[in-house]
Amino acid sequence: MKVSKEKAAESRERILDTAARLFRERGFDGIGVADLMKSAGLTHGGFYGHFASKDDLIAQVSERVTSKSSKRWAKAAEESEDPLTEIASSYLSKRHRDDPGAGCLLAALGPDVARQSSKVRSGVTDGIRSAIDILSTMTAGASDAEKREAAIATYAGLIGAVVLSRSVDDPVLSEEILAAVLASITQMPPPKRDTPTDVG
Amino acid sequence: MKVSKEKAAESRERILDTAARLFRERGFDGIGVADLMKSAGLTHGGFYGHFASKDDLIAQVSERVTSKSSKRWAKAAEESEDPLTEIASSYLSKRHRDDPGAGCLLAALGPDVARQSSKVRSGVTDGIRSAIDILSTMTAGASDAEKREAAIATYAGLIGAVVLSRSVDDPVLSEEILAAVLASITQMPPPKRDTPTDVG
DNA sequence: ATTATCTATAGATCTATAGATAATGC
DNA sequence: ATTATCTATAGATCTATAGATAATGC
Repeated sequence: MKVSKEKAAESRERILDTAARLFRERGFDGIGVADLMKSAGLTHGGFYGHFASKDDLIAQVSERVTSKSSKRWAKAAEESEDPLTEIASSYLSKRHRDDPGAGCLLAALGPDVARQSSKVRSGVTDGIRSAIDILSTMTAGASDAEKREAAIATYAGLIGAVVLSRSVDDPVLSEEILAAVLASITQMPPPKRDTPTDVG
Repeated sequence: MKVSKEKAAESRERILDTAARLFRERGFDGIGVADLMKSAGLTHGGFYGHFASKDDLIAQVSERVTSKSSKRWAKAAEESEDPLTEIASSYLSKRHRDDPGAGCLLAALGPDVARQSSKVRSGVTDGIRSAIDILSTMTAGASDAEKREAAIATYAGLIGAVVLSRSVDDPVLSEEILAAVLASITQMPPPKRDTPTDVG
């Protein structure tokens, strides 16, 4: 029951998208190859024509998800008036908290990533580097080094907030956590517009 | 091959301690009951005399680990001159990063906790509440509400920093993340608001 | 002829339980 | 007699592979 080259490529994309959602929802160990393929509308055995192993899939999914996140942030950096507030508001929204399957890989799978193969972690590291670089253009600081430091602290706060808000049982506390971290990020002093482009 | 009541209680403690370490190192799904019992020096079947199920063990371990963390922080709050710096320095140390088996449950298993039964999450929620309360006594702010807000942001930053530092492949970036968040916490100024609490 | 997908299965795991064993503690 | 621990196993899973099938694309 062969399909066209084009349809095969679509199958591969569908496997990646399905895995991206299910891994984030259930954890890398929470979904098996057979169930994953079933969710993608394919049969178990077909998987190994597209990917060398489950680890290979995990690596490709991780790279793809982090890369997509970086691109969205980069777009906000270019287009938004206040990109940091926009990014933080979106990241710390109930919508993001309640839909890990479509959200940040690190908030959904951070500690699991740390336990994966170096192939997986290397791709994620690139994504983290990009995220820090993008955030560095939005954070306040007297120097590039201070801006970068603030960007890292902001990034860590975002991830920790969503991890915490998803762990707690109490919806009131959960929302308080999101709101508190959003406030702490948006109340950071705005960039000093007196000394941005120092022309010699 | 029965042992004394006392020895049985010791076995139970050993199972809990072993599980606390192995769960944090490998994830809740990363260690099975049989291997866990072997690590504790017991046989597979004996497990179910001590715990109703693996989920029961996960709940008890989670409660125990978060409770111990809170007590350590509470002790620092009472005894240390600068408890926030002490806690943050310890939490953001390479030692903590490199030994998840002995560290913070949320940094090691946060997203996994969010996927566990409500029994597990309820115990963890108590621990998170305690941690926030303790940190609130150390953070700066014009009011209790502001102190609490800063405490939550600090807590999120700690967790996010360790998750990030464990995920990245590059030791230089990993240490930069820990150092940046430590700096942001210890240098954190009291939040300055345009609209101070208006007293009537 | 090639190959994307299918069915079927091997070989490891996993949680949980049943029943045997042997030392404690009445 | 009670019970903490043991051995052995049931019944589900899991990843990965082998070989069959059937549509594509030369």
